[in-house]
Amino acid sequence: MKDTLKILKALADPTRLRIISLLLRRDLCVCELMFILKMEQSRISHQLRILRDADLVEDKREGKWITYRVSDKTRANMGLLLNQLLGEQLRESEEAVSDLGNLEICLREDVRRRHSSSGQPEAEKI
Amino acid sequence: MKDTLKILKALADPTRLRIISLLLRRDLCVCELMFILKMEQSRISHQLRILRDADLVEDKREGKWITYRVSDKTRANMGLLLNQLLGEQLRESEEAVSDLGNLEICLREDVRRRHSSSGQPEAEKI
DNA sequence: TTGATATATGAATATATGATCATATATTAA
DNA sequence: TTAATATATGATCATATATTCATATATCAA
Repeated sequence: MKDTLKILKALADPTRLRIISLLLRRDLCVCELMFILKMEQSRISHQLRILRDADLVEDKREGKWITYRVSDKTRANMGLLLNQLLGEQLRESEEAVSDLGNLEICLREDVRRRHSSSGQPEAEKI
Repeated sequence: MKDTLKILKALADPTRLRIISLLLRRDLCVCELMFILKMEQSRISHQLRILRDADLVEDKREGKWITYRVSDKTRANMGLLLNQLLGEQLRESEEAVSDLGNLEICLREDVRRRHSSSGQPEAEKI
């Protein structure tokens, strides 16, 4: 498939838009995305694969975790576009807003390290 | 569906990308798009509906014909983005190139008025 | 080395989407 | 008014896509 089309298809999904929106603000691993989005792991992994296949994001292993980030190429070529799109999304979508709230909690509570511990904090329900 | 998502979904299809690409250069009616794209009428109409529902294009009846154009709002908000995307597309896709050739023929031969006449010119096959 | 954790992936299924066919509507010309 | 033209749309079918479930892989800690 052509690059342009692949990129557009990768963006044309609500879950992936939420993920890209979060990754534009901060690099995140899968378990952090699980915490923020309240979605199960395999679902997020599958969607990340589609974003990666479109060269929108890159992954990097960091110990047990695999951190995803928006690629430099994407920021250079599509940064303005993406921020415009996601600004709209933030105005349109309550989920996008609550994702940002959950991102705050995720960072404050160090979800990555406490992910599977008994004291895991609960994010706000959407 | 949210606007952002609707727009991205509308763009994430090869046929619709070709149509938008053509409409960015010139307003066209359905029979002209049929001539350029070598596709049957109902297929093009269905795709135009999706572009229209996403507010990317507008239609205007002109006698027997219905002319489609990229809306001012779209040009204002997404003109740069679209031109960037379609510049890529032109580099990636042979179809996009031959569409431009067929657009030339379409205009030169006044396809709109001669659409159903016996002397209809043939566009280059893709 | 074993178990726990973090993530990826293949298979199955449900849903969405695109193409086609048949038909409806609107306009013009005869 | 009728026929031809231009376009839209509903129904159907085939294919694509997203989600879920089960399982595989890789890393770390004990």
